[in-house]
Amino acid sequence: MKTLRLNSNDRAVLLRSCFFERLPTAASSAILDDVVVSTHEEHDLLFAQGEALDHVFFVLSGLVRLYRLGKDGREADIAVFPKGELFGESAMFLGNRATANAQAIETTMLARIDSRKLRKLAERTPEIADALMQLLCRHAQMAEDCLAEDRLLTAPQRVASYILGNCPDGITNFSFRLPFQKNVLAGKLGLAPEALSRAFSALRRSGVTVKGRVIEIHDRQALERF
Amino acid sequence: MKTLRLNSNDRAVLLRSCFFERLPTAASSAILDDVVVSTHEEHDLLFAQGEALDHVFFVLSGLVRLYRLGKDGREADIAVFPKGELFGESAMFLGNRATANAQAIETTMLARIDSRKLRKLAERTPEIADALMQLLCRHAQMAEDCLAEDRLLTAPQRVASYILGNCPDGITNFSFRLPFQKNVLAGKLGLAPEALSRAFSALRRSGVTVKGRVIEIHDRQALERF
DNA sequence: GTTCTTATTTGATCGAGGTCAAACCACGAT
DNA sequence: ATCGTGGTTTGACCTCGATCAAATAAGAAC
Repeated sequence: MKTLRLNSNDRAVLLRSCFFERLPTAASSAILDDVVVSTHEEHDLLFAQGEALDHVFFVLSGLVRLYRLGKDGREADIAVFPKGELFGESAMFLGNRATANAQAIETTMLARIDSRKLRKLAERTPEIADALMQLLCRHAQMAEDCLAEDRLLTAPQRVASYILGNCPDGITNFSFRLPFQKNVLAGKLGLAPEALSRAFSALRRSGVTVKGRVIEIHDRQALERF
Repeated sequence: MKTLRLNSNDRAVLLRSCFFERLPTAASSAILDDVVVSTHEEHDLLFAQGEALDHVFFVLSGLVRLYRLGKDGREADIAVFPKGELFGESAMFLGNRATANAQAIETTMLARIDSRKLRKLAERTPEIADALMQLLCRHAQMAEDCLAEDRLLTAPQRVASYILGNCPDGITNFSFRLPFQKNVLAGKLGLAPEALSRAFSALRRSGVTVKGRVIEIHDRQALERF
């Protein structure tokens, strides 16, 4: 891991993100004031469950996976964060302890925001507090959505739901490129890679074509019904 | 559903709860100022997924279940809130729309806090904002814990984990009473009632005795190993 | 206590997905 | 173009937990 200062390009990425875009300039500047950037290689561990954690992380580029370890060494993905997302914020309110492991899925650059400082700033700046609450809420929703999908949907249905989540409504014919390896998608959906593969082949009958990372939908209705 | 005013006993319950206890008296009073109490019978629907929701709810007595519906009518529990818990707060940051259904599991009294007002108060009162952030965080953690347990543990392991969560550390011999029907516990753990029953009988071999709602542990170690 | 109703347990069966092994394919390096 | 490595798919098998049906137990109402 190498650390650098925040350059103006990184700064632009930060300011365009969902979290910062609604903040007044002064607030953003205060937060970004002493931010450091770190770079990580594929598979690098960013932090581990139970460890002290006094930063909140922003993904400047790359991809990060949040997961828990079972006693037997098996891993369960909690979330995957692409470029532009903020993560690790919940440790801030839970005694600065990480509740999961985080790993770089590919070469990744992170901006590290001092969490104590952020919390201080939130106290005096309602806009920051509000943005944090929205962030926490979104993350809670993501986890609840996952939980509900795990419990209600079969593997092909979860995959269908993922595809539909990437397809603008009203359109019936659509194609997009997976933002990561199938491997990673499988983890995110709580499936073994083999199960994901079989799910895709089950969806083929409903007009889904898979060529490498490119997914093509020919019949949105059929997917919704699945 | 019948609605009443907040009496002094209810008020005491509220002020002793995890959310309110850290707030300055002035802040609590401001929040509780125009709170109304509603009573609900077993099985009553409190609100439904997608509905407009402009209150945050506090469980004065009884038990509430939060769940999502699948296309086929099956239900997946997201959380169960006993007396003293606050719920429905995430709608406040998501356009005042409920993201799940809520149902009274038994006769229940709720205090209804106006969410717009609460949000306003949070803007001017850092302590309230902070308490809300902690609440959101706890709820996010609950969902993540559930998700990880669902993905990593078998049914008997989940039950063991639930029991251990109710057993103070360091003690090897312990007994407690389930705060709800096995039915409800099954839902909370993402199991069919039959599966819960079988899980209990699997744990019997590790020194767990179940008599009605009373669970008895004779060997904490064995449970932890399970 | 008796009876009725509702929870829980038990048995039997079935299907979704995990796991392991092997085939296959894609893509970067040479 | 060829080779090799690692991602992906396919096949075979097996386990866990869902489901349905039936038997019991536990409460509630009388």
